[in-house]
Amino acid sequence: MALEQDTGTPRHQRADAARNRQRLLAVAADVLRERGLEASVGEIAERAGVGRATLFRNFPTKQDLITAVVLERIREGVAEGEAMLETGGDQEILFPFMKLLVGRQRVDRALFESVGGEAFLTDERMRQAHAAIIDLIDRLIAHDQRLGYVREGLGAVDMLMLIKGACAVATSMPDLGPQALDRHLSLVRGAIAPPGRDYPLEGTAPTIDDLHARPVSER
Amino acid sequence: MALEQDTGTPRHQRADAARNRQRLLAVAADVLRERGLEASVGEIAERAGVGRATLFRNFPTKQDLITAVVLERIREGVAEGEAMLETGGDQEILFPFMKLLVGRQRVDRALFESVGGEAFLTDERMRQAHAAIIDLIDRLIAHDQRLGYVREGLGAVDMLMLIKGACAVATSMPDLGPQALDRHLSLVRGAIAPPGRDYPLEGTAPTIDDLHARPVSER
DNA sequence: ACCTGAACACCGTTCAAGT
DNA sequence: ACCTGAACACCGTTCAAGT
Repeated sequence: MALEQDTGTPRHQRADAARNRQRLLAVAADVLRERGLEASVGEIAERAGVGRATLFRNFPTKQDLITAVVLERIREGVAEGEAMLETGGDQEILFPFMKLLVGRQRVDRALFESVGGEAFLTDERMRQAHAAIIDLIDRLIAHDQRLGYVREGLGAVDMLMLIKGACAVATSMPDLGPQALDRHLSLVRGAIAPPGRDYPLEGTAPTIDDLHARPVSER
Repeated sequence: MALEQDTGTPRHQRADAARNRQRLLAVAADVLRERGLEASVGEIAERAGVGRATLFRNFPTKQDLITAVVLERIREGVAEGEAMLETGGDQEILFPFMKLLVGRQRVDRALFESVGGEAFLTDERMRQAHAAIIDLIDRLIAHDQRLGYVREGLGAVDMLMLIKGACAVATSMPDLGPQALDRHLSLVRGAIAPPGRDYPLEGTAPTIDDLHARPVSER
């Protein structure tokens, strides 16, 4: 018996309607990942093979569609964090979890752009997802504090803010490669480390040329 | 004799044209600060008392107008950093400078939203502004390293990324008050501190309710 | 019960016509 | 030399008409 999540789907609907909704979600996930939030609903509807009005029948507003996609990603992230906590034993988990989230957001433009946007404050289901990830991070912090990886006094919202900041760095400076991101994260690690515990900086300091490396043709 | 900065203004132009350009820049700064990048050019033109086409005569594209405003803000920030370096003596400067920039961006939506956007990679004058702030931060780091406030190996671009991240936190979680921002910055401070130097966290950890505190009516 | 193309309001940008 | 309202292409959203 599969765990049925509430996806806002009405109880009884025609098979084609359900199929359309699934296609829309899948296509939207792809298009939003590639193009970010400014992807047009027209393109999504077209690639899903339905009329624009059908899209709006399923998701009353463009923001609702975005929210539905982002909610899936957050659930996946939380699930992965839970798995790390179950199987991780006495290994460090909080920082690797942060790395996982930030690395993923680096290749999913819409995911990051939406974090902290309007929907995060107003949409009820988004608030619940928020609460779930806060709850997970609380346990990750406690786990890593017990092992001496994380400083005392650090809260889950503190950590969420650090993650948010690193995501901004990851997506807004797209010229920086993965190594530059790893270096940045190794720097941020010092913020969550207990006093006296030093983590060396990874790699070398990026230069201004690293910021401007990508030729226009590759945009 | 005033220091005349190149603002892209043609040598000889009619008095009304120069006035229009100035009004547009001033109004755009206000509107962009309040509404962010999605402010409409129509509103800016209207509040400046000119036709929309006049706006586009002065700034061929909306992005050009945004860039002009942001360039002014960056120049101001660099000037303030220089002043801090001249008058600061042996006081810590790098972290207070970061605090200044992030605090300002908190109330200037467009300023932050544009950092790291397209223009930062393509616009030549933006690249120059970038180089100027990198050069300043280089000297701030050297100054603070000499006094033991900042860890070895930290580069100016490292620092710019930390600032960018904190700006994202500041603007994307608008419910958080200034104290929450100060706490976050006190946390980030651990990332730039030399090993062994501990800065206590300011305030208490924010809760999920702090994130969702603002009622819809106040948006 | 659901789908759709056409229509609407809005936006960034351009242009023909004015002075 | 500069200004402007009207026009254009595009977008999110709605609606009347279909099956």
